[in-house]
Amino acid sequence: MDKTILIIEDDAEINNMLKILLEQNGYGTISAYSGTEGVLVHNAEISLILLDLMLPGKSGEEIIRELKQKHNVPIIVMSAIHDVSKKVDLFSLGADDYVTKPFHNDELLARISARLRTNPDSIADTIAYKNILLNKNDFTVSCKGVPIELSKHEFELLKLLMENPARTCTKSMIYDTVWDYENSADDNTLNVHISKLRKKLRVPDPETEYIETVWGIGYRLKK
Amino acid sequence: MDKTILIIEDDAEINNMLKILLEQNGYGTISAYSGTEGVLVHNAEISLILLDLMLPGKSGEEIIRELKQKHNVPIIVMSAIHDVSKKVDLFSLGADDYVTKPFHNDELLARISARLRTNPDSIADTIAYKNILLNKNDFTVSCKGVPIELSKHEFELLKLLMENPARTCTKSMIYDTVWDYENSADDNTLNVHISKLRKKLRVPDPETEYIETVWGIGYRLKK
DNA sequence: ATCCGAAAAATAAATTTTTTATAAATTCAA
DNA sequence: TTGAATTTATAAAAAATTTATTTTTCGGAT
Repeated sequence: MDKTILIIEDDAEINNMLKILLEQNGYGTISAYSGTEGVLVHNAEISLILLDLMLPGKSGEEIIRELKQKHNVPIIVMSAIHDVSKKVDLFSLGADDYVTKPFHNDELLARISARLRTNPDSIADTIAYKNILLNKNDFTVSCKGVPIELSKHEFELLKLLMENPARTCTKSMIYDTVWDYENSADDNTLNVHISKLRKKLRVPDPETEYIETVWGIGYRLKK
Repeated sequence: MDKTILIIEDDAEINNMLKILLEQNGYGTISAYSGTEGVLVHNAEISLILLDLMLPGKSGEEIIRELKQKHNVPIIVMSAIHDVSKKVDLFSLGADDYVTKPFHNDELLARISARLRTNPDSIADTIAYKNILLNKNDFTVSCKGVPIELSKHEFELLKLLMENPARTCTKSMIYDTVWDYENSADDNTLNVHISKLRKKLRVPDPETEYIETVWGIGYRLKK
């Protein structure tokens, strides 16, 4: 039971980028490349609309009105406009939220899921570090908005590090917490898990080095 | 040594309730009743900020930015459940954690101590000598605020010296403690390590000579 | 049986430690 | 005071250790 999102965006490249992002995150998508096309395509299957404000043809205000009239679902407006007064107008017309371009993927995703969400608590159990969001409650991790699949041990390991930012986690501390036993001196298990974790974090974010090695001691998050 | 928490909350009753809760748990507190007042009051004594999101005056985003700019300490945002869509924005601005109202006292305290790592030891485990700070717990050393990367043996060596300021550490004492074995008379290992240590300490602080040679005996920190 | 994650093993890479060599400083005796 | 002996300082090398990564193996879950 996928939620379907209607993307109304005239720039084909951005439209496609959004499509990929949303589909990677488990949403269905329908693309429209003008406001009028968007209104035409809009149907009962659609749970939320992403609307680019700078469209050729009809004004944003009018499109919102027509969309809302057809099926009243949450509309998130994407806009480069910083003008506050315009925001108020759009809100009063029924736009439910805003993102200003350029936006981070994870911001957009959070706003979408906030609008669609049934239980709004879950984000409260989220801890953040740089571009990583880790939710202790549902064991999900994302980096730059891209979901990351971690095994149980990898998750616990990252959680331990993120709960102790700036502090060095000694190897024995890590083994105690994540593995519940003391490691034998020549154990390579931790190295392997750190390696995998780094590899997975590199996929969405090759620039940032998150985990720092403290030689002979353990690991810590890089400042 | 108490940690002081700045409470920024416009509701006087809640503010006072938080004040009592925190003081009962060993924290010092300072109360502010608006974002602007909070920014004004914020100073170097404060270790953590509790920020209510629904403030009159400036927006939460702006206040976080200004607070972080003044002194970068952890900020925990308290917000009502319906502000959920704003959360990612706040994360990206530097809010470090969230609690949604209403929250349990225990939850709040847990988040505070997690952010402070108020491990009472962590401060006690830091020893100082002149411009050097050495933290036994997380194996970090800094000089004049500049972090210094030390290898394990270098760290142990400096720790031994700093734990015995004024006293001369004999070579055999050093070998016993740092290397766990007696040295042979013609061993140059210790000299090399002392040399490296001095070299690394010279980088941030070329003026000061920290380690003194006691001819034929060992080393000690210079008075 | 097959798939998947964890552990083990093997190998490669990086870092630290020790050794070696040489220079510099200190001591002490003549 | 001088010079030989001793001790320390430093740099550069070789050796040892630790960590990183890939591949293989193992064992449980489906």
